[in-house]
Amino acid sequence: MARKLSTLDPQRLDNQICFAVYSAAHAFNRVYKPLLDRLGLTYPQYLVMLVLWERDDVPVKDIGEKLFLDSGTLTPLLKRLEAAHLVKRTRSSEDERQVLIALTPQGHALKEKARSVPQSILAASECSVSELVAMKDEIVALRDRLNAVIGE
Amino acid sequence: MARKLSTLDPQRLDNQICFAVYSAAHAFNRVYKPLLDRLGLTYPQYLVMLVLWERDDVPVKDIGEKLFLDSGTLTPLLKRLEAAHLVKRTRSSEDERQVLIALTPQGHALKEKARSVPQSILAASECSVSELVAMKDEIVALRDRLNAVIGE
DNA sequence: TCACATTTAATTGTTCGCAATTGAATGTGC
DNA sequence: GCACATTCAATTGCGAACAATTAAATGTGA
Repeated sequence: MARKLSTLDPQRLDNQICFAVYSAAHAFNRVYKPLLDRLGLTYPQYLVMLVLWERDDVPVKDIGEKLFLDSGTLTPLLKRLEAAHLVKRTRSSEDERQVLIALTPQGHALKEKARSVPQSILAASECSVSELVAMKDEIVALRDRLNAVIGE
Repeated sequence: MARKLSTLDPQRLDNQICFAVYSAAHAFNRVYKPLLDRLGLTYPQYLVMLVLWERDDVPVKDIGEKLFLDSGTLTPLLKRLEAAHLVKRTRSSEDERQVLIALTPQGHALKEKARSVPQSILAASECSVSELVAMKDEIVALRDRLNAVIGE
């Protein structure tokens, strides 16, 4: 009976989905680390490169909206990517408030080197693609509901 | 057809479960923030308090194993909790290498004030308890598989 | 006993992540 | 056209997160 109560106690760490998500994010990060080290990227930098590989020459704000990050995070990160010669930052001539982020040739070339990353992650997760897709969709739906609550 | 290809492209941001987990963790953090501000805690500090509310007077290492965090993260965090008079750090007399973390009366008392936090999160997630429990179990299983790969 | 490895926490340095503020550029309402 | 608000990036300050190293305490084998 005491056991049953404790498994239902919402204040117990093991019962909290949020801790599951938090600790899973760290676990993913640790799996990615050796793969991304070879590319000279951190995980958030890799996310920015994924955005840019999809579409280039975009303002900082667009990147922030896709990744849910603000300029306080992105400005220094993008400066590091620029220092690594992967992107170029230029003020937009139409709207001088915006800084446009464009890939350099090296930045474009890195996409090929990064091609094997997702399948390495898939292998590490020891899960079928369809299971992962289902989980991903559930987590995204939860995330979007949470973000909707924040936006109120 | 082009659409179908892009929904299967593993190099696309939207197709990556890791980004789903990463961004969901941040969304949770933003929901927790106003709730925890009232308690004077950050989310990682709240996790440490959850551990201590379950069992008190434990070495730093035990906390680290439960939260998957190392001393580089925990030492300064615990010093901040000590500065806030929520915990006390004392060297173990049996094993002088260990630092034992104990709750102060204020630390114990905070548990009552924190009691409403989980249900606020539940409300924000707009999800049934059973759905959340199922998701949590899936995510924990994935996390544990990832951590097993790292340990090799 | 004594050399040696292991365990544990602390420290240092780098990178995120975000709140709050600043300052410049742009848009608006009158 | 001009005061005013809004938008956008940059900056500052603080708190994680982790790799790598250090130093002290403990355990182990010969």
